[in-house]
Amino acid sequence: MAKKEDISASVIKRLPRYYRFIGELIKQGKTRISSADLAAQMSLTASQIRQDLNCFGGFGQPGCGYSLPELHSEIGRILGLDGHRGAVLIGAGNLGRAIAIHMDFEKFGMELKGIFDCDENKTGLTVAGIRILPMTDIEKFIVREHPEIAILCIPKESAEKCADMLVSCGIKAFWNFSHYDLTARYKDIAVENVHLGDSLMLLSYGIANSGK
Amino acid sequence: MAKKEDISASVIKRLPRYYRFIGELIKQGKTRISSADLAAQMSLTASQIRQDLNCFGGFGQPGCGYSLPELHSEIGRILGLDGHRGAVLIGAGNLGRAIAIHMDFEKFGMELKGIFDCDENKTGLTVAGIRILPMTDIEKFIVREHPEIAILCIPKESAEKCADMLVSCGIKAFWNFSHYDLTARYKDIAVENVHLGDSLMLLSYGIANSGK
DNA sequence: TAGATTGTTAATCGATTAACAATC
DNA sequence: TAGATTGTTAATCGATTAACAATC
Repeated sequence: MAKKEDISASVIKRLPRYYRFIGELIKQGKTRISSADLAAQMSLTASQIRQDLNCFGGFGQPGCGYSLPELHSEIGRILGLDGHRGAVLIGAGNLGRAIAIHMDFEKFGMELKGIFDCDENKTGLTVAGIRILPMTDIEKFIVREHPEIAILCIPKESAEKCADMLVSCGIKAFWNFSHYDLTARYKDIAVENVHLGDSLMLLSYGIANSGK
Repeated sequence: MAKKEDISASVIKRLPRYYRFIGELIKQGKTRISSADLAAQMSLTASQIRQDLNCFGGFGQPGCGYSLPELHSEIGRILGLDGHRGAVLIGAGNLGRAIAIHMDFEKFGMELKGIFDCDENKTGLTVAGIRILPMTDIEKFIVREHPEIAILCIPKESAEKCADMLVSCGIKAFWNFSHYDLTARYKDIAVENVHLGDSLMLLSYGIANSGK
């Protein structure tokens, strides 16, 4: 089960979808699947699936396919979902509160430990069972709880300054919902920019070009 | 300014990001930019930018770069943002309400026309200036207002049935936040699946493999 | 064993980068 | 004109698909 040194970005980006589909099949009580069956369900080619899965060590069995639980836990491990990482949410507006309530962080090996907002009217309120704290408390909080992840649900204008401060406190990763493009601003800091607007533009394109 | 017949999916997926960056530069008062400058700002190569922009007709000027307003409106046009499309939101839970309030639909040539929820305790409440209606009213509403887009913020379990019903009413596009994978379920229906969990898994991978 | 399906190599395809003549 | 920068072709690179021997 020797892993390849580095898996290409195209493969990595497909892993979450594999993980979801395989999890679903397990829920349905399935225990094994062939690359051909999985390909049909996911609208991929069997060849691609075999190539992808082989990037992290062959554990299919010629003649009888892949073990779903084995695949699931292995992909989860590669994605780092077996860890235990603390997260803080910055910005308790509509989007921030929705994220706090809606996401099942535990499923991803994470725990939302604190919610912060600079609006004093919000501090003290409780969201997802967590009391909103004032931004002035954040440095102290990070030093004490050392969360690795900051979820940015703040306006573009304050994102840059806020992110710099968080990095200096020791934050290692950003899940960035602000419209400020953090890509490649820091070294050794993981960033996922979520641009819901981009997704909506692609939908718009899809409508404008449907039937072509 | 002759457009190529079909622009490749890789190029299309970059358009929203171009659109955002160019919009930002215009806000800063810039009117022209060279492919080299834009490449530096967006962490791309100048060559790729020239290739991409040429897919929809060359309007750069050798010697003095591209006109930003021209680029912006042209990319917007290609993405279909110059249209006027109606949208309905299905599911007024935390996520649905956050989307309704947070997204500036007008910026994308869209208008949120109705919000629906099957929970009777919610009907009558107002979100983003729109009264929540009961799901039983939706068919009537779609026939009257003919929105093209349905935003699905409902649980996985009800997504399949709900989507089928909406398609039969005439909905042409789904912005799908449910965890049900709508990809390739319908013909001639545009779908954008938003899986926030996938993004969080990629962040997790990024942390687990930072410094590699 | 025979059938099924993998792991893996080779072939194809497409996307990105480099180079440079054309042109403002 | 000379300098800058495009549009576009050619070269490279990487990703996907096809094929098939290995193997359960």
